Amino acid sequence: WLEQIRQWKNKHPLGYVEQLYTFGDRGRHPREREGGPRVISVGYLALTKEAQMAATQNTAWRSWYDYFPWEDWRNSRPDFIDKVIAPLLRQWVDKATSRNEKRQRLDRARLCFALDETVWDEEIVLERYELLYEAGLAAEAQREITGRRQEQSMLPSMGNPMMSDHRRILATAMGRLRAKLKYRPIVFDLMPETFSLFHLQRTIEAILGERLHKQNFRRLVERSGVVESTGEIQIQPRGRPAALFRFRKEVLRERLAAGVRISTTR
Amino acid sequence: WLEQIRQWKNKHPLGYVEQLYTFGDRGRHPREREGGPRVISVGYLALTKEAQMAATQNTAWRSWYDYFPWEDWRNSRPDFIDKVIAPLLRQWVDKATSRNEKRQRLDRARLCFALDETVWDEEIVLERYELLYEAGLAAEAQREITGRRQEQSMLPSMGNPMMSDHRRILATAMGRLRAKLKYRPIVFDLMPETFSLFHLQRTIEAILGERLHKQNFRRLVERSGVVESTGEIQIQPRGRPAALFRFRKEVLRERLAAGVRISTTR
DNA sequence: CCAATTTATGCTCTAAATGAGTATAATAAT
DNA sequence: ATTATTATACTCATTTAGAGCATAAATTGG
Repeated sequence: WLEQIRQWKNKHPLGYVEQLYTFGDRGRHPREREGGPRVISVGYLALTKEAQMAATQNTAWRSWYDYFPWEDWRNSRPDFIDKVIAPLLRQWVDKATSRNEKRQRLDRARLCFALDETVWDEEIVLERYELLYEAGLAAEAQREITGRRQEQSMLPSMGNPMMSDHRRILATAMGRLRAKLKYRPIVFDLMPETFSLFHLQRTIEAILGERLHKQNFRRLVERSGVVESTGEIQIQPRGRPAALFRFRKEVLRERLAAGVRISTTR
Repeated sequence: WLEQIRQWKNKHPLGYVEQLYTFGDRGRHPREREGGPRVISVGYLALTKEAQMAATQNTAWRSWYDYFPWEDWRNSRPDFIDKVIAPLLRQWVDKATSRNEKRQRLDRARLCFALDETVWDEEIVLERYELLYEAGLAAEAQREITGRRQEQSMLPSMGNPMMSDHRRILATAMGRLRAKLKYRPIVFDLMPETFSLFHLQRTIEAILGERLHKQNFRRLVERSGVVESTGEIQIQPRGRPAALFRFRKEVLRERLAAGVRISTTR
């Protein structure tokens, strides 16, 4: 088992690492609910370059949007939000007992999921998950209530569930990464040595879950000086070839802030 | 003892609370160094309104600049940096063994303390403290090396030391608060119900350790809609009376980002 | 009452950044 | 050659940021 971890580490050397959060809620771990000791987990967020392939045994690469389908706005506002989430949340709002609680629930729902013209804030991943959880819509919350592991819910699936509170942990990580991206040059720990600007853009879009304005993106990235041209070009399956760039490691010495505050497209 | 905590809590109801960091370095606690168990501390940051006065027994209000004098740029760039810190850091840079290490040390010193024309970044409080610590300049580091508690150092004092790694914890909190201030309306948890815009400015300046441009500050705060006029005015010891404002609590419902990104004066 | 001082508040001006396009260039496929 | 597709250059209007000037409303000392 230790051997597996070693293999993993060799295949995926870590880039950026930061402590994420310490999860210590009473009763968060199944063992504790069965009378075991309290479990405290200190979560870390680490980035590694795209895998060449093949995860090790018992592991697999997954898109985080499998777990949070509502977070992916790259193609458009997800139907899922208006078709599935919004109606269920409105039910939950109506179930509130006091007038005040009702208003608060409505406010939260609107802010979190950009209902009624509110703008989407891609950073509040955790708040959104917690809202669904509180509303009893996450499978994990169902499990907690019924106590049964494989309880078949009447509700439509709200993304793949995870063990224990792991989805909450993932949500924390996503939010943190989306925020950090904007003021520290950490995307490059996810990129190969050289890349086209468009590749960089696609990576950032994958993280943010939103499309960016291509021309403005180039302008900002080039002007900011975080990358430099390698002089090479990349031949593409079609279209004009793209110039290749590399991360200017000197920026780590020169300044501290150097993220990607970029305009999205609508 | 519990009674004391209760009293404290009654006197100082908490506003904003967030988990800060989990400190778990091996050997961070004196007890452990004496053979005790490993100690892990989960730090929280909480804000409370300015105390009417009088701390409870065994406690006292302290300016955090007592512990980090170099962080206070409100009057001007602190002499302390150029007179005391810079020379010592340059010694430390020269003590590096390899050419590469030397360059890295120099880069860090310059970035952290804004040496040679570099700009001051008020958010990297922790990086600065850690630099001093690594350079052996913090009293806590001396203590660790010599093992003696009250070792009289030959070095000039680098701010008040604290028990164990508590100063590191404080540095973490300061950095976090300074950063958070800019995108969440948390200052108001430090303010009384009503206040003048100048009072608000002074509070923010105290946190950031920098002076702000008064007119631009007002423009931004008023335009942002996080405050509303109470209609009252405040008579001052001298000068024109100031209009009083209160925090518009509705902003918590309306949007999530609402901080103070403000221009400083030079 | 007046002038000087002090603080609050209103307003202007310039430079830079942002958001949204349009236009052109370079490649492969047809 | 034409079309499709992607990369890259450039433009323009609007907003924001940074700095400063001007005026207003109070106090204080003559």
